Amino acid sequence: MSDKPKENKNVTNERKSLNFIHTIVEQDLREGKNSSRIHTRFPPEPNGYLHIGHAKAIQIDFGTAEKYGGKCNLRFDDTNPVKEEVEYIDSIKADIHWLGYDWEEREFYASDYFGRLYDFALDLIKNGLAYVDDQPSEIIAVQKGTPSVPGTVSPYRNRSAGENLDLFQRMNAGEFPEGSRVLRAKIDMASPNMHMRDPVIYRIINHPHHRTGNTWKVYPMYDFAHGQCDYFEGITHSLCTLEFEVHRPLYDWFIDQLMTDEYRPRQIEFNRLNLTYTVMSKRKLLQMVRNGVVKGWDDPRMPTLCGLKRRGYTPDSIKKFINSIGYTKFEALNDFSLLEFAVREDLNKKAPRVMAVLDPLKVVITNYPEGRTEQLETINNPEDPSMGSRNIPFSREVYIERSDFMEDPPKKFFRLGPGTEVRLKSAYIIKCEDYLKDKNGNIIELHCTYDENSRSGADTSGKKVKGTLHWVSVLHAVRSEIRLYDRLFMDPELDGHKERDFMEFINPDSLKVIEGFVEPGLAEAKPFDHYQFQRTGYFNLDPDSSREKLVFNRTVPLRDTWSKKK
RNA sequence: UGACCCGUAGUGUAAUUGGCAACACGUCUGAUUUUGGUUCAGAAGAGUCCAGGUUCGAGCCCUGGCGGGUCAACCA
Repeated sequence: MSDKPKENKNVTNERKSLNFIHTIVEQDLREGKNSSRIHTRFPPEPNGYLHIGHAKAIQIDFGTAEKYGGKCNLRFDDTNPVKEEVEYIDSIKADIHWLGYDWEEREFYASDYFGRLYDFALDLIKNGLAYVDDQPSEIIAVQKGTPSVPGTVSPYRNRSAGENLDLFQRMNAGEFPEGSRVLRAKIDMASPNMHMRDPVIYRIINHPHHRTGNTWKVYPMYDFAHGQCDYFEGITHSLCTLEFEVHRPLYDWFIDQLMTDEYRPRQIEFNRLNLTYTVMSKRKLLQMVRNGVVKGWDDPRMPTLCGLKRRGYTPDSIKKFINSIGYTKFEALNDFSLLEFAVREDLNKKAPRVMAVLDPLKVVITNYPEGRTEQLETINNPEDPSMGSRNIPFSREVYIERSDFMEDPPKKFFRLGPGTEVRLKSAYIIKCEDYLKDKNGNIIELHCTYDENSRSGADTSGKKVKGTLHWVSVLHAVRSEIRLYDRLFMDPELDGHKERDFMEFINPDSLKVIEGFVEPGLAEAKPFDHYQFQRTGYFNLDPDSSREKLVFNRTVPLRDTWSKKK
């Protein structure tokens, strides 16, 4: 026993580097801001499906709350009834749950606060901080100026509070047509920040809202809703992406008008997720769905969460990937291989190994008794002994991968060639004695002999072979559809081509459908079950599968150092 | 031409109060292996956008450039 001072665990923890957001959060915690509460929110607009970029936001929102013992609200940002629909709400909730996060009873909507927002607008008017503008949007746009030229003042800017109040209330009563009038905050038409040049905060929309029906004729703009909702909910840290950076002064301006005590929410912006060979904007994803480039939002080639799920990505792999790329203020372009690394790493631990032959070549083991079938034991996952083992049937004829035989193999080819020996995984060592070709010179069948003393686990042959092949018994094989996916686009940096449409870069071979053979046990697979098809890649069962036909998706191929050498 | 943000190996992130530029992916070796997977060992690759300044000492601070991004929806 030594009484030498041991390292303090907390100090060790502090040594870990934090991302800049958590650095700020910890600073705020130390300073006792907002009574040392941490409360975040994830604010999706219900107008589309969530993609992996949203997962990055979800992870910092829910993850920060989790890490610091706070809460995270789910708040649908539904301020525009024309663009938003109920149907998206359920899919968004399902995707967040799939990732493993929960908002408990705190499911909110910006529309929950329409009344308070309206009252706040009334207050601004009374305080001379908002006015009704009768000009059409084109004129208002012109008066806004440009980033380098200050704006000019609206002729309606100095209406009396009484007149503004009257007009705004009548706007909401439906007395005026859409587009005829807006409510603007009275801030500074000469501000270098365009968002401060008397931003529009309310517009007239004659469209039923999915939650409030026809109660309202005026709807708040994003800038007039978001920060205020944060305030109403007691949010402490409002995390969003970089493009909202210029909105922050406006966010703060409204909070300034709202504050009654020490509490105030703070907006912090981080970089959005960009991936090579991938488009992320809702608009472009929608275009691909509409044009039939993909089969739907959950097409396994899509970067949507439902697409990634169907492709075979796990929530853990996505979280791991997001953690590895971090949160900064630098607009980065992340290499797709990082995402692939993350799934492989996760699935390597979780996915049972199975036999599946994608491009079959028949092998007849000429000295194996006809009509005989053996059950051979094989391990389910060498990375995890607790996953146990199972039996697979072996017989006189098996399929192997066509690429595992070469008539004239190069020197370091460890597979089958005329006269060479190889082990069939979990079975016997076989030797290629002969091969048959069709008229066109294609190899159609191999004749091999096996060494009956070489059975796996009971090998007394003393032979050593370099190669081990996967196989499946012809008699017992289950024919399956296998969908091989490749990247959707052929260019790594799609946004780098300003003058060209992203659709020009679509990869015509992003989906290849083949028929292969899998071991019989796979008939029991359930949709979304993950497997490693030994030596070829990670696959999962697609929900298109039926009792009659199994359909597998290739999540990602195994790392392959051999093919690279060639 | 305006305001704001950002510039660290090929990619993405680190680097205590200024103190030998580190990690992951990728790439390349080699070992092990009944998956050419996994695992293990190792290598190459930046001198931190540029130029000044402060300092004993700067990736960190200051000034000026250069480069990239964002902002001119009654979208979010």
